Formats: sequence, C-alpha cells, structure tokens
Amino acid sequence: MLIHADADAFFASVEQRDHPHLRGVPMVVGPQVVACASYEARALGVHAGMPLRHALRRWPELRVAEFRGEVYEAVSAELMTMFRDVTPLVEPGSMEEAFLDVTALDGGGQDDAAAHEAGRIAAHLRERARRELGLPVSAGVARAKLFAKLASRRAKPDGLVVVDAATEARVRPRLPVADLWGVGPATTAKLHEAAIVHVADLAGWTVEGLVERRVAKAMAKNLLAIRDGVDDATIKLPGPRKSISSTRSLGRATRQRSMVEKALQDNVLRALDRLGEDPREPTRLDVHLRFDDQYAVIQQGHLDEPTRDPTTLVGAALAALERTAYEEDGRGVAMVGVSFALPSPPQD
DNA sequence: TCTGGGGTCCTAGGACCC
DNA sequence: TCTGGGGTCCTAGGACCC
Repeated sequence: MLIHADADAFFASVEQRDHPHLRGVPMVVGPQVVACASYEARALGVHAGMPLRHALRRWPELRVAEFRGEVYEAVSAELMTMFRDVTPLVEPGSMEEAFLDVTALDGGGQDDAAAHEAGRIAAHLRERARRELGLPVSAGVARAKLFAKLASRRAKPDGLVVVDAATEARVRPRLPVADLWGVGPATTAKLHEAAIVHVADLAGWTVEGLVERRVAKAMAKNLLAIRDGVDDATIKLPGPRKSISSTRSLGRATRQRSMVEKALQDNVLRALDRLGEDPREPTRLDVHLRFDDQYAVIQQGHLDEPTRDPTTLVGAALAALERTAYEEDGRGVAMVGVSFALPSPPQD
C-alpha cells in the first residue's frame, strides 16, 4: 500500500510552531501575496495567492509572519528524513509532502488487512511528526497514488483516511475528471467538450480517440489507466534537481532599463547562491519575462560552455534580455527571472 | 479573483546523421 | 546528385503542481 503524507498549511504551521503568539489565530505567511494561510485564516476565506494587501483590508485582524525560506527548507529535510525512517521508498512531491511505499511492511496484499496495517503505520508517523517536529501531518492510505492523494486531501486538517478496495471501486467512476491529479483547466475543457465529465464517462474511449480530441497521448493513457483501476502505484526515487531558478516580480510594471537589468542581475546571483554546495555548472540559461498582461516570454542566454562564473552568466542573461526587446514592446515588465539548466551527474 | 515563486513533464518541429 | 527511411538530440512552448 501507499501512504501520502502531507504537512498541513506547512509554512503557516512552522511559523505557529516557532511563534506561540501566532497559534490559534488567523495568520498568513507573506510577503506580497499570501504564500500560505493558517486554518484559522482559511476559515475566514483567506486563501493562498491572494494579494496580502487585499487580505488585510478585508480582515484587519490577520497576523502576518515573515517568509523564511531557509527555515522551511530545513524543516522539509527533517520531514523527509522522518519519512525515510519508515521506508527508503519515498517520493517527495514538494517540500511538505511525499508518497511512501510501505508494501514491505504491511503484508504486501491488496486486501483490507494490508490497508489496515498501512493505516497503523501512517498513524504512527503522524504522531511522530507532531511530537518531534511539532507539525500536523495528514495522511491518506490507498493502493495507488491517486487515491492516496485524494485521501490525504480528504483527511485534512490533521487527519488520516484509509481507502479500502471496496471504497475505491465505488468512488472511482464518480470522480470528476477535473479533480484528477495532472488534469488542469486546459485538459478539463477538452474532456468536457467530449462529454467526459466523470471517470465513468471514459467508458468506450481509446487512447487514439482521446488524442483526436487533442488530449496529449501520455495524458490519455493515464486517464484510461485510472478508468481501469490500474493507475500508477510506483514510487520514483528523487534524482538530482534538473534546474534552479530565481524570479522576482517588479512591484510596479516598468520598461525602465536600469530596473529590469538590476532585477535580472539580482536573480542570476541569487540562483547561483541557491546552487550552493552543488558542484554542477549550469549548461544553459533562460531569461523569463512576464509582461503586465500576463504574457510570458523565455529567451535563451548563450553560453559557450558550462560555467558558474557570475560575470559570464550575468552577461549572457543581459544579452538575452536585450533580445526580448522589452523596451520597445509597449507593455510593462511585471516579472523577471532566470533559470539554469543543470547537467545530469555522471552515471557509474 | 489572476496573484508569487519554484519546479517537472510532455510534445512538436527542426537539425543532423547514417 | 537525388531519393527514401529511420533515429537521436535539442529547443520552444504548453500544461500542471504545490
């Protein structure tokens, strides 16, 4: 069985843990937008992505905690270590969540006994996270990733949901396709056009049929696997990161050269800094620009060879920025960023 | 109610090679 | 020099996730 373990309101929970006066009150983590809202704040209607200004105007009682990226990274590492203490088969999904394959510990069956045992393991893990890290971690237990994830979502806040085979079989056909992991607005629209609203509506469809409806082939296969109950239950162990980036919005959109160049330069240095101990040299550099109408462009910066030399990287980034011709564009630049592609490490 | 920042994966199309 | 067929690699862009 798989466990999907997911720390609740991660950033906010870390701040509430470290600052007792923030406990039990509606609070959010900044800076300009709500990066994370405590459950007390969510009860009011605050949600992630909301501009902080708007939230404070509407709910003046909101407390605001400073965003502490390094702290969250460190707590995340502790959380993952705790997961790997249960099983080495851990696939992180983000900073605060992961799939754990506990097949070797739960008897290995697909039956209710295995689900029950996996549930016991998950309950123990939740207690440990609460006791040792001071964090609420919700968990979902199921045969495969999709239902484990749906279960942990259902378990929130601070709960545990175990999905047995009978429940899975009953719920599966009734799942709205829009709720499936990996199905976003674009795919949802295409599926709805084909009158596919729930998983059951996929009956009779083939991969080719879905591809004709402009659904990506990999997505189509995935959807039919979900329909047939043979969807992904395999843990992919994390590899080294493939890219590292830094982006910053510019507050007020601008075409002013000095501002845009300065922001880009800062991003190059910040991304390099975040690369830290990783010895790899960026093989490619992309400059990201977003205009105030949300239109985004990416321009590649030319590198003669992989390098970590700040001067070379800044130079390549500025040259790429030049090629976007943002000054003549007419629109304002709202956000600028850079991303480095990293080579895969040599295989032994 | 479209607003931040950091990522991954998939696909189409072109370049290049045999 | 033209023509067929097949494979790999790279890049741009889209979609999605937390």
